[in-house]
Order: sequence, then structure tokens, then C-alpha cells
Amino acid sequence: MKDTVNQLKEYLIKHDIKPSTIRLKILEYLLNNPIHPTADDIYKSLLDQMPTLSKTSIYNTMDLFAGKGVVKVISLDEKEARYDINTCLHGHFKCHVCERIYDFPISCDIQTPQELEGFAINDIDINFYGICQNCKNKERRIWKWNG
Amino acid sequence: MKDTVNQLKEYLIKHDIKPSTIRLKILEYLLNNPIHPTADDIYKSLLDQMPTLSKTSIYNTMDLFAGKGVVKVISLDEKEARYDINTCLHGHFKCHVCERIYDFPISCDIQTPQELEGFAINDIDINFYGICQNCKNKERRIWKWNG
DNA sequence: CTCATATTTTATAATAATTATAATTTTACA
DNA sequence: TGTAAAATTATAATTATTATAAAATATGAG
Ligand SMILES: [Mn+2]
Ligand SMILES: [Mn+2]
Ligand SMILES: [Zn+2]
Ligand SMILES: [Zn+2]
Repeated sequence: MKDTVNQLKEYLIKHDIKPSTIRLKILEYLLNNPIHPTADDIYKSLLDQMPTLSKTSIYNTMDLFAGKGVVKVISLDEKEARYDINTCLHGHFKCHVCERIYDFPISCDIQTPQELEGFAINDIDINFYGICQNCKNKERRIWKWNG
Repeated sequence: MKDTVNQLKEYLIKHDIKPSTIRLKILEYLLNNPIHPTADDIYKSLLDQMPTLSKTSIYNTMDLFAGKGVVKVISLDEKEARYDINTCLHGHFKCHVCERIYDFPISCDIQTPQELEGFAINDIDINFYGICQNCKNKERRIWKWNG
């Protein structure tokens, strides 16, 4: 337990972030819940541990984390921003039935399109939308039930 | 002129949309300005032609167009939605200096990652972010000036 | 054409995520 | 311990979008 906290502290320090209680709690949450949470998800989940927590602190912390490269902000089809503790290049699939967001590896190392020759590419977002296998199976079951 | 309007009308009808004045004007604007405009861009551009135009009409029309497949809503790094009259699969590059959004073709026909085997993929967004060639050249010129 | 009805457009208010500002609390450390 | 800096919070403001209902326009039978 103590060890974990120290690891988290080191992790933040390595990223040039002073480790405060809130920052550690948020980092811990993000590592334990790699579900691409929204600011509100994080807020709600930490509220019982830290009853004085404010939404502004979540936003502040996430901005800080994003700026220091601890999280990547992912902007999908929706109006709320989501935060990904996994900052390595990978794709996202959002199921529009269960709203879950799946990771998938980007297989073929993206080659720069000729059209973007001479452009500096700093960031890549690859987002797929559809229905995940779980939800497809459920739908099929409902089909069967209905005849 | 008359011809063009008729073509636009046919285009809407083909997409199961009753052609009203506003809808035709918006469609015309989108075809003549394939710059991925925001609702506000469209509104401001049409306001002098149609002084009674309301922002709500833009949103209504764009929702209708999106539902009928006339435009694709593209959600980038920003809070405003943008609309693309080109609904074929292609990638977007946003320059964070000039804010311009460039199209580029998706070269290698995206193969479904094994991880998404059994998933139904309905939509794909591929967004690159960085600095476009224009802006890079400008920056270099400023460098030179400053010594 | 004329009236009734459906559709479209508009004005207005509501919602909701995010940001701005300033006050309060906590931390660092002389 | 006292003071300044940093972090956190409360509160208000902003802004894109949606909801609602009123007004304008189009449609179509009689
Ligand atoms: Mn991810
Ligand atoms: Mn495009
Ligand atoms: Zn699902
Ligand atoms: Zn540029």
C-alpha cells in the first residue's frame, strides 16, 4: 500500500508534477480504471473518499496531466472529453449501444499520406464506431426470443 | 443558375429531404465551401442573404442532413461540431496554427484489427493534428528574420 | 381560390460541459 | 512559528447545443 503510493508519487515526479493528495488519488483511479472516464466519472468515483473534492479540481488536474503527458484527452462523438491513461498510440472503438470504449492496436505503422508531405504530425486519433460483440450477441438473443 | 438550383433540389429529394429555401442555401454553401464549417460559420455566411435566418435552423438542418447522409459530422479536438459535405471515408488533418482542416485519402484500406473481430464497424474517424506546410514555412521565415 | 392542416422556421429559454475569478485552505520552508 | 507560494474550492460566466412553443410558410382538398 505504502509502496504503491510511493510508486505513484515517483510517477508524478518523473512527469514534473508535484504529488498532492488529489493528484495521487486521481492517478490511482485512472490506473485502476482504464475505461476512458469523463471528468464527471472521476469526480463521482472519488467523492466518497474525498468529500470536499470539487469538479474544478478534476478539470485542473486533468489539464495538468494532459499538459505533462500523463493522460491523453480523447474526443469522441460526444460532448464530454475523456481521459486515457494509456498515452501510447492506439485506436478506440465506441459501441453506441453500451457506450463502452474499447482499445485496439494500430497494426500497420501509419505511413504519412503523400498529401501530408511536409506537414508536422504531432498527434493521431483513430476512432471507430459501431456495435461491440457483446451487444451484437444480446441483440441476436432478443431476435430469437421475438421469434 | 436555375439549373444549379434544380440540381440541388434533386440532390435533396434523392436523399429524402424536402427542398426548402434554407436547405437549398445551406447545401449550396456546403458544396461551394468544403472547409468543414461549424454551425456558426454557416450561419454567419448566410445571414446577409437571409436576414431572418436563425441559428436553430442551422442546427435543425444539419441534424436532418446528417441523419439523411448528406453530411458527416466531424468531431475534432474542439468543442464545436463541424460538417463535411464529403461523406466518403477520408482522413482529416487539423493545423493547430492556422486551424485549417485538410482532407487526405485513407491509403491502405483499413483492415479490421483482430481485436475487433465480431464487432460491427459503422463509422471510422481518422484525425491527425500538427502544423501544416504553410505554417511551417512561415515559422521558418520568422526564424530567419530573427536571425 | 380558400380554409384547414402539416411543415418549416424562428424566438426564447433551458441544459450542460467547461473555463474564469477570486477566496480559502494547505504546503513549504526561512 | 510566520509568511509566501501552491493547491483546492466556491461561485459565477461562457458557450455550444437542445427543448419548447409561437409564428410563418407551404400544401392540398373542397
Ligand atoms: Mn485507450
Ligand atoms: Mn473532409
Ligand atoms: Zn456494446
Ligand atoms: Zn497551418
